[in-house]
Amino acid sequence: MPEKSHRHVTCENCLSRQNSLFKSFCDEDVEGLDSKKSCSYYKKNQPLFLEGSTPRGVFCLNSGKVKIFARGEEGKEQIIHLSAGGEIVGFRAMFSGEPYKVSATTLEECNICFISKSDFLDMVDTNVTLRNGIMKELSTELADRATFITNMAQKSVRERLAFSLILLQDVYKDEMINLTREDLANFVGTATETLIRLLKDFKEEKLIQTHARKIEILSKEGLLKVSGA
Amino acid sequence: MPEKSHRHVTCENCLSRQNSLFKSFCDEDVEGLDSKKSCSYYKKNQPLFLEGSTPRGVFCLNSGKVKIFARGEEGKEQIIHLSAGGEIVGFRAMFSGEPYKVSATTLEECNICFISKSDFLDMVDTNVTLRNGIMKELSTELADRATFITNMAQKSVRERLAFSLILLQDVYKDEMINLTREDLANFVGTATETLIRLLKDFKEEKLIQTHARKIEILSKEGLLKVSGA
DNA sequence: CGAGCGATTGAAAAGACTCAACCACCGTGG
DNA sequence: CCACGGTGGTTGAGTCTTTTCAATCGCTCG
Repeated sequence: MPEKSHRHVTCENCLSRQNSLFKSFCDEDVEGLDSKKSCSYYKKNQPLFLEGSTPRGVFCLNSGKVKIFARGEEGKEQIIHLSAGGEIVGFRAMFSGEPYKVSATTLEECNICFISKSDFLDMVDTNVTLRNGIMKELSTELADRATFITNMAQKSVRERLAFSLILLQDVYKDEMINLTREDLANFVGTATETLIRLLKDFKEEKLIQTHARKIEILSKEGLLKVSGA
Repeated sequence: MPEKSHRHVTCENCLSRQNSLFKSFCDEDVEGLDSKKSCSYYKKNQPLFLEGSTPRGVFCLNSGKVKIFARGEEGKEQIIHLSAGGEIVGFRAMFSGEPYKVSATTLEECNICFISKSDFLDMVDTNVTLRNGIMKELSTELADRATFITNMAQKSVRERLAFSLILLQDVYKDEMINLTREDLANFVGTATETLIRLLKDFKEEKLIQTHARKIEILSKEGLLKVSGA
């Protein structure tokens, strides 16, 4: 379970809120939000929620990154999405009326706020802008996943890796991509060994450089070309 | 473009409405719906909309089946979803504010009603039940696609085919699955030749039987076992 | 210092794809 | 009525990608 927050964040000052679904909140709404949320500190590799459990609310990422994944038959993880600061995690489950179909786990130390299901649904009911933002978000993600499925079905592992690195760079912004080889493989949808061999190829082709586990992209254009996109 | 309807359907009597998002409509709402919709007959293989074009409204399937697909780099189709009677097609694009990311084409003769974007959005704004139904639908599909991605990434083609046949049987209800081998391959995410070979294997294993192109499932349990689900 | 995890490499096997050819069926036009 | 062309279905052979299994290495942590 999450430990006590080592730094309390107020929604008003929350930098991550600027690029979240709450960005359009007026001062009054922000105050209400602030009074309802609880703020927690998460260590690396702590779960926010697990597949099969009952959704109780949403998680608002202040800092840190979280992986969203499903498990296949043999328990192998398939990473569906990586969330970074400002994203609200787990809101789909607020509407489905079903247990979580995916799990969420921190990849780094995180500060994450929690808003209960009833508080969240109240906000959605009363705040049209929030609601429209959510419907838009749901629709956009649905389209993204159609593309994801198509890539998975039609692209080679090499192409998918190139494309994934580009996507991940967007998540990591100005930092370097920093994932275990296994997580990266589970995002690309391949075996860890295959992933490592392809990373080596990319290094030899001067597309990337590795610093221990961190990956630096040297040629986004080159990767785009490889990805066939 | 669609031809004139050969059979005008009123929403009130529409059997498909019973299992659609409009099922909870009161008489008054149904009347409003009926006055706004236009009804069209579609021949086999006619497009409802194409990837990249601008969404103008939603399509309500009275009868017939429609495939929703994306195209990969080399133009190969990836079928994301098959819609049957009662389903509303294309409503995600009403909220995303972007051009279609997928295409939709009839697989058989269809009777399909059209509701303009503004009329549809008006209904969503004013009808809470409809809105909640839509949010639930969006959330459920998002979860379904996470499973789809996981299957695509981790299962063999043989496993995916077994699983796909079970899914398709639900779409085709008491009828036999009736798709071109190519469409089936594009749903499973494989090459047509591979698909045909696997169908042959399944026939030899007494899991299915084919009647020309139609596929009859002899052992759902057997397929489930093969699918590893 | 030893255990253990994550990263890496090698070799062999399996799965799937591509290419090429052929067949079967169907509707058309001569 | 029949030859023709086209589409969809099927089969075979060869190739390539990717996986699997096994082993090694480096590093951190207790």
